[in-house]
Amino acid sequence: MLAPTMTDVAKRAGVSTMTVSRALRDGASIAKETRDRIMQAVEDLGYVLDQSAGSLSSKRTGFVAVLVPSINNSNFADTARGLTDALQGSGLQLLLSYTDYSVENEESLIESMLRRRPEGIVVTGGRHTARGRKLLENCSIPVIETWDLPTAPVNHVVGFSNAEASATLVRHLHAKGYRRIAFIGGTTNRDTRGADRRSGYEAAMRDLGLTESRVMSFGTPPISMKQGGEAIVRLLEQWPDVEAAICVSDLSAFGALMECQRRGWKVPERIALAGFGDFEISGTCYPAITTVGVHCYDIGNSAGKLLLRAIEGERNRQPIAAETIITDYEVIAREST
Amino acid sequence: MLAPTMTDVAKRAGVSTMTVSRALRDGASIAKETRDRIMQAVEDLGYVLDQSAGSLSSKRTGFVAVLVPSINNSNFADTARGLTDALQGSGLQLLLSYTDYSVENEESLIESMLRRRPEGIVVTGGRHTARGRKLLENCSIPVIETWDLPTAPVNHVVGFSNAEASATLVRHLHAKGYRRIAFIGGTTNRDTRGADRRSGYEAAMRDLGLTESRVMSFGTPPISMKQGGEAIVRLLEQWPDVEAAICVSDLSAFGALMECQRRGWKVPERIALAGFGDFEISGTCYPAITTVGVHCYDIGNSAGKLLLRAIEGERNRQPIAAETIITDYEVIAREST
DNA sequence: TATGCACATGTTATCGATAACAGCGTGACA
DNA sequence: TGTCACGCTGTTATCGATAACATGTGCATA
Repeated sequence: MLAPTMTDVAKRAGVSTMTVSRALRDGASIAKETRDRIMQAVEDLGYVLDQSAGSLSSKRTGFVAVLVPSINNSNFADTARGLTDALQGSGLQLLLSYTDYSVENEESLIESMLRRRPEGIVVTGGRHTARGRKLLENCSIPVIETWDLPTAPVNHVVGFSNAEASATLVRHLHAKGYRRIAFIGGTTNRDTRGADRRSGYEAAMRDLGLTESRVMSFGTPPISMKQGGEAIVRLLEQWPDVEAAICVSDLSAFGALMECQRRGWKVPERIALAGFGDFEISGTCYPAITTVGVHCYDIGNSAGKLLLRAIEGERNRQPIAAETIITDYEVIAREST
Repeated sequence: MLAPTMTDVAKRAGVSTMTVSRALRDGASIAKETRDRIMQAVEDLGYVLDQSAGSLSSKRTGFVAVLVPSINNSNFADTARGLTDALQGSGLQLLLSYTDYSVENEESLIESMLRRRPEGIVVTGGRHTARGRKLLENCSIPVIETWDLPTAPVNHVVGFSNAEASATLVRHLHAKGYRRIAFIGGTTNRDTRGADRRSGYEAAMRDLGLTESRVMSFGTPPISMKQGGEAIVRLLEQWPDVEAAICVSDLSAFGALMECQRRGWKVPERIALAGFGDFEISGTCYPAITTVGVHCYDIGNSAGKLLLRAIEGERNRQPIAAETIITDYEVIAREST
């Protein structure tokens, strides 16, 4: 017994499929009586609309593709949530996947997403493979790059400068009197935002005349809590005089903090710690961790709203111009510094 | 300029669309020379296959629908990852969404997922609205309920008994000498797994002859770290003689732990704390939190593998019988108890 | 009474691919 | 030399819906 089609519903209700189609979408002019009869038939048959078929003829799939580096323990889950909320009620559905911080994965995901003919696509960051970028440029749907400020955006952008945010944190620590400030991050540049934060740290240190930068690279990005703990130990072995450490994310900062507690190193007296991202954990833990709040949810939410306008523009054949929305961030000073 | 179609590619390569279609999927018999020519045309035009169209005629969408309560800070992100990994290379794509712990949301999500004609669907838990359940029963694709052991499963199951796992934790604490054991959870039964853990706690307490159960309900599920902190304070106000507290999840246990540290209450001396779920945080924090490891990733991974078999069965018109895979869990004793 | 418009519904063509079958050339084998 | 099988490619029908246009009815207005 095959799943019922619109034709089955139409027969049962004694109307044409077109009328059924109209009844199942709102806004169409249809007699209440007819609609009720159709709805009854739908109910009786347990009919569920086939959108693949619908979108083929209407050329509207109702999909929005979203690529994030990771959905586990990360700010990106918040961004995804912000996006979902923004798209709520628009009839658009998220096609969400994660790249594991790899642009090669991203490339193949972009392609498999585009096969579904989404009406818009949101990616994380401005770095892509050559082919990935080409796919984005040629796909003729609105593209939003998030979480970064690419120098040559494909189309729209919703993000902030990770380097500048990181530099701001350095200046904050400097203002508080810290001088020997270190940076803890992953070993590679896979996580481009992590790399940007490191370079922002280095630039700010130079600008402040603090010539000796101390970068502890440890673990494959995204570095975990545990790796943060191991990194802080190595850091203090290598540079025992360090006064403060900035971690590439709150998770590693938290791992470092816990390791310090375990070893009886007082934070911030022995060493001050700061993170990045304002995860829930850094406000809850004791001592609470100084961090940079980057409004992950808002990045997603703004991207979602922008996408809605952009898609609306495409549908009306009045495409909107490329926009760059720079989102806010701020240092949140807490007990760990 | 519209996106190129297969016809465009076919013309450029001087073949029929059918040949192009064959070239773009593997396994079909096609001359290498022809395939190369087609691939060149694909490259030149920047053609991307339209899968919506393809799945309409092949009746294979390549979608797998997945519904989880939440993807933020939760075990479910790990389950989703396990699923993705299991489906890697199968050509199946995840259609992931979250219900926010609401069966009403779940119902409407099930419907919007089914509109995309997925080849399988994975849901969390065994509780659904009447209509949600009906949709699952009638959709004629493999269904997997996860994270629970429903008494009347719709179809396949991959999960464990949250009540039994919770009871095991109670017995573990009892064996360690704790008697006045409390439970901290959310205020409602929205989170059915949370509710199961509570009832498992209550049953185990009764069985052990510990008649006075102390349940602190606080906050809307899923309760946050912060709420865990507030709950522990209330708990000790109401029952100052409590020796140990089981929290509905590691996140609330962590919040409780940090609040205790902030107030100078020693853990486990003043009060022992245990969580549920074995989040990364509970192994990292200091003192590390005793918890129940529930192998979230494996739940997803097993579900994915089962789904592959089930979908294969459907495609070959040899549906497999309903299976129930019971996943493992174990108490992980750490410093907090 | 004629005109016209709004509303409700039906008809036809089409979206872009794939299934199923057909055709054709080539080589192996009896 | 005839037959058959196989490898490769084309033709036709179709998947299940929706767009665009056509039709028919009723009612208001001149």
